[in-house]
Amino acid sequence: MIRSVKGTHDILPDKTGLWRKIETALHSFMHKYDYGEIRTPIFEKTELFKRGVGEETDIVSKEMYSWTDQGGEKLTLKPELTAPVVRSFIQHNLGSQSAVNRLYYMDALFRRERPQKGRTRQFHQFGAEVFGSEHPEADAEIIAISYNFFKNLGIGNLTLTLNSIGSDDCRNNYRNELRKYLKPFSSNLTETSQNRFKKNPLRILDTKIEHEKEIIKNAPEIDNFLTDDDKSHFEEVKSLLNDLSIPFVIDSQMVRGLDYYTRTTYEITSSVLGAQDALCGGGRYDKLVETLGGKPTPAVGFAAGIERLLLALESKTAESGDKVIQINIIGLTKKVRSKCQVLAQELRGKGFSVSTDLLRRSLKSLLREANRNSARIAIIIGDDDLANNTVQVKDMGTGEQITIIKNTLIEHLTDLDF
RNA sequence: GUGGGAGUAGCUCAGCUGGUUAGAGCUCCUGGUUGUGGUCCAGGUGGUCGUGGGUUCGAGUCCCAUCUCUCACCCCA
Repeated sequence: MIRSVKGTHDILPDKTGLWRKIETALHSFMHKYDYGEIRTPIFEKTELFKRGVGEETDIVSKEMYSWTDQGGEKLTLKPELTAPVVRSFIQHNLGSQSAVNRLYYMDALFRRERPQKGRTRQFHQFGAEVFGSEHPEADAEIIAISYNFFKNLGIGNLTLTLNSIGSDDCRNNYRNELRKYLKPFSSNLTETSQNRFKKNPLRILDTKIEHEKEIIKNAPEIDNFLTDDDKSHFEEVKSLLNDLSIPFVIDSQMVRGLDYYTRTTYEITSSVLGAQDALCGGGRYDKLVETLGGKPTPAVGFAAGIERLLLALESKTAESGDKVIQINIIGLTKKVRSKCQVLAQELRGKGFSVSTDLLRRSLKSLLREANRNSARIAIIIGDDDLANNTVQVKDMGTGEQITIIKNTLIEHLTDLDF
């Protein structure tokens, strides 16, 4: 048997309804914030992610699905969405068409990680990006969008964790100070931390190893290195969030795994999720457009995992929102089979949801099925009906059955007001 | 990439220390008198016991390998 690839999943009809419900909610939610949808190709040049996300990140260094095509071009299935959106933003010169660009998306991503709860190799994210504003209002808008979306869906136990990692200058100074502090402990650090020490010491702050956490405790904190501008920016973001009644906690050691962030970074977690508890992550990336070859453009955005959202939703009672079949048409004899199909098509044309039999089964079986489908109405057609130009309309709730002249059927069904 | 747990019917699982034709419940299908569902009753479909080796007279059961699922590390959404 050929199975789906490890870490990928089929979404069957009993679940697709829930997916569509979330998709619909997202579209209408984002339009309220005046965001436009953007869709980028499922694969990009590998170079984009190396430059955009950072060559030293785990995502780029060991998780990408990359290959060389027949023309020798190095390509990669999207492992994240900000870099492609930025690429598109630059390519189409969106920045010169309007001062601010608000974009949102929903897409499939691919990372070759070991699957576990809340983590698959093909997964889906939605997110939003604002280009063109360096002001705290943009940060607050992005954070508010993600927080309010989860809140509106009724997801409980939300925690918004906030930090500012400062602008470039600030981070360079901090990086040096951090190295100075860590140097004496160097021999006590794990191998990965020693590598990070050289390439990106900030990531060591994120360690999960107990004895390293001890070392980190007394490490210099980034807040002390923020420039005055960084500080006032961060203060304004916090004050805006307070005004918007969005609760948050500050974690000055939260470091995000992608290299492009500057200033504001944040994460929204929910305790119902298990170890992979991040519903959403994001922040400001004022240098990325420039890094990828565009004009310097400040930007801020977030991305959220749909599978995780679904997990969080499942711990509540989630309903698919799909409509059930409302009418089952049952033909009793060979003579009326084609009539059933014709009638079904006619009723669907009038907006009804109709199911017919494909197995030439018995009346008993078909009523059983109508019952199982929660059909409101069964329409039964026999030879007599064919002769008299009538149909039998059975109400599956009450069991009552009446004979209706076929010409008046639609009127009758409409009056029932499903 | 590392570690723990698990793989028997579509689903949830049983199968004791290796011993005949591998079981249950649910689902699904068909019937319970000529054309009427939900409950009930009866019957039926469906399994190369994840896969490949090995030990043995004999393996779902023991050993090895491998794959997959799952949880955690890691990483992140």
